[in-house]
Amino acid sequence: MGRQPCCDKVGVKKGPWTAEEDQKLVGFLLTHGHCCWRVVPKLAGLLRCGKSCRLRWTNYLRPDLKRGLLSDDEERLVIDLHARLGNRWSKIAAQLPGRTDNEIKNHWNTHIRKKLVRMGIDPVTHLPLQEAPAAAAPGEQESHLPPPPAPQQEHQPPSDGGLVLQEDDAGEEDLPMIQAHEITTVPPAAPTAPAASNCGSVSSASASGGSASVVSPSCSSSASASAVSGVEATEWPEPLYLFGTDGIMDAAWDDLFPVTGGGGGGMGGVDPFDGYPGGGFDQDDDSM
DNA sequence: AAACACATCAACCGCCCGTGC
DNA sequence: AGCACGGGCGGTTGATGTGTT
Repeated sequence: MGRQPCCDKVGVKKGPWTAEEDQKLVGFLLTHGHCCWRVVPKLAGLLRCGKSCRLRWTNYLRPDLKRGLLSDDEERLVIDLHARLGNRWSKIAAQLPGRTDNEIKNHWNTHIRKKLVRMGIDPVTHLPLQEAPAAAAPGEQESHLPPPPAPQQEHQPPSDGGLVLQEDDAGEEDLPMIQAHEITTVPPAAPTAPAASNCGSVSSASASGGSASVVSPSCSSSASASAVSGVEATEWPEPLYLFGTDGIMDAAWDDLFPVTGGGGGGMGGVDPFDGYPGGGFDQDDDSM
């Protein structure tokens, strides 16, 4: 359709974000919030698409994000939710405080999916592979949407803040989901709690996902008393300010981004500044 | 020690949905 | 009621790091 692109792509920078760009973006959002993403890059002095800014913020710069690999609990929760919701990553992410849809999607594609396949479980239908009718061609198999999850769209999470993952939730009866303990190698003692435990309720981003995986404000930063989206500039939790500071960076960063010893490739699980996409975030910004 | 292959993550693209005019 | 715009979502690709040969 003849829609205009989200931004005029002339002169728009693409590719990995630099620390400088991050700082500009964060600085701007701190001061002004984001009225509309389209103008954010202009006002912030960035040669980026507004969409790109939103993505960067949502997936990386948001102060309430957890970093590192998903815990067993989180992984289990993802599998469970995926069985119900299908590839509604934003919905799934809404149940995992501090996680983004992108992150979960990646984790699914790289870890969980393989794990399920190895176990003989179809990652799409969550059925045993041998029983899946069209299991012949893996590629095709995954191209068609799984029948089960689709109608569960309006399947709202419990409003009491707790996650009810057990079979008391409607919809499971026809979903021969694999058991959580079959997936994860380390069966937890108390499988009831949703992953990121210390985060109380998930102020799930309304039914439509809202501003991408809204998470409990109580996560990571105790000071983040307000939800991130639409928050007043002055109400940003302090970790955000780290972007402009040098000294306190290390200590607070540990708190903010508990590193879980990245399991290999990419930059995952590393200190975001050490493995900084822009080629290393030298806090002594003399290199810029 | 070097090269190759594999794994992982960040970012981009296009489409859809909701809202405002 | 219809149109346009902005935001959000899901899928896909590219870049980078790690492990193996």
